[in-house]
Amino acid sequence: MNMSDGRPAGVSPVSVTVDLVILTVRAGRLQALLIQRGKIPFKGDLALPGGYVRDGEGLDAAAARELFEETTIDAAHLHLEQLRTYGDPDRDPRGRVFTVAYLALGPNLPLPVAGTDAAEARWCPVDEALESDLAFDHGRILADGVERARAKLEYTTVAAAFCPEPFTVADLRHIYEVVWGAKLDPSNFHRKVTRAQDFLVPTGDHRLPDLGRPAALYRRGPATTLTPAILR
Amino acid sequence: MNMSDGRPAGVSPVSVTVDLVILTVRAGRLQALLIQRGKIPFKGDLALPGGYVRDGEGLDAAAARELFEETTIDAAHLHLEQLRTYGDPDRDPRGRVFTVAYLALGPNLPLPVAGTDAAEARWCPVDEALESDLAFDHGRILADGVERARAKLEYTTVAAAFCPEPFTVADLRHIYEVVWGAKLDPSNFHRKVTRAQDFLVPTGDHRLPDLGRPAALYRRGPATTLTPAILR
DNA sequence: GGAATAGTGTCTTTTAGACACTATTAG
DNA sequence: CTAATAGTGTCTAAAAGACACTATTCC
Repeated sequence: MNMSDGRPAGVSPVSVTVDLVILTVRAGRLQALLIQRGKIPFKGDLALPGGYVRDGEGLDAAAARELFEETTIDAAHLHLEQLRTYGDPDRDPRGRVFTVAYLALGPNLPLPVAGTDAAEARWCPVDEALESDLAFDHGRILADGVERARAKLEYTTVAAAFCPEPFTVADLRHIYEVVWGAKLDPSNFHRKVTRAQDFLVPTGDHRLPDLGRPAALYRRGPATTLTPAILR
Repeated sequence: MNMSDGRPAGVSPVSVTVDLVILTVRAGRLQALLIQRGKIPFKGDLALPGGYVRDGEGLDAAAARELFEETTIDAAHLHLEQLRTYGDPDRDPRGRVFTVAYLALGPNLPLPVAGTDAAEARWCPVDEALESDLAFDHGRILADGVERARAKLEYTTVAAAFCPEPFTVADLRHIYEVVWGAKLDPSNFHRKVTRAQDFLVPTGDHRLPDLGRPAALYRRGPATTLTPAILR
């Protein structure tokens, strides 16, 4: 017994949403953008921003639209990639909802404005968020996003997506240190990132710190992979 | 204007399927399991095996079920991981269908039997499959799966999933050589894989080749990551 | 000058890669 | 013996990590 669009018996229509793990480094900590839900289910709880994929809209487009609605930031200005899809039957009490999670990494972003579904949006340190109970299975999604970000710092150049341009080698090192939660040797780090081909493009300018020698300024280069990798 | 399950206007119910990129090494080539479609759309074309996610069924469970239906192989016996989700609005002419692709890697599997939707199933070398026109966007999904497999050989132990146990170091090396399409130095490869912690567990037995010194036999160890990595 | 940060050099250890060499089998 | 494959040893180059040392700034 088939329906007009070819679904067999035992297969009902479902909903698909896109949820965003938006990470940045603020105040020396890795932080995620979370919203406080304005309606049931989980009303008042913290959750990842997101929403339904609209008719005729692709997944990447839906992620970029939600990102803009929650942060007023154009997706072209930061790193956006698909993370994973979550579809446990009981993950949403309203019905069968599949969520395609996206990971967004960007520099310290302007404080977000309330979006369509967002009663309130705020930055929250990920270690605190992971200890609290997020709505739905968003705790697991956030954990998966953080782990993906940590892993990608090793063998890609995405760390630079966290830095507002232009940035110094020390800025970049602070990103690694905060995301990995570990101190790195400044000398060796400097050698590695400046020798990696097409990772950093010098602007020629320098920035004066409060104290110490001026640091050379860089922009993101065209490389996406990092060879040799910087291992944790 | 909301419906009973919370979908706003402009968001219609959709379908979600699971499609499988099932890879093995046969006859010295990397091969994928493809089906010849028995009904429209794309009737007669080659496609990835897959089907609808059923009511109350999780994604991993749907992937394992489809795998068994197409190959009669229990998912517990091979490597199965989520690959990526595809949701372009026009990827299926029947309507809005999101496909969660899974990647399955296993030893030379028994020839598959025709499944529910499969008029005919067959192993096909991936280089040939990628040159032909697969149904839907399955060419891109297959390419993504192959690239994921190639990348994972570097820093994980999944290559052993391709080998029927017990296996020799040369068996494992052949997997790398076929998947990467490159010759590897037998001496250096031997040192790397036998020194990697918990990658290979010796059985104590040996296997006699047609000609040459007997080779030690191994089973898969508990390690999932490979340190140090074996780079392409 | 002292304190602090940027950046370079140097030394040791680890790993990759090339390849010589030994070990064990069949014929 | 030879042929072929398994496995070890050795050498060189590259890279990691520790850390000494120099450079440039503010105070």
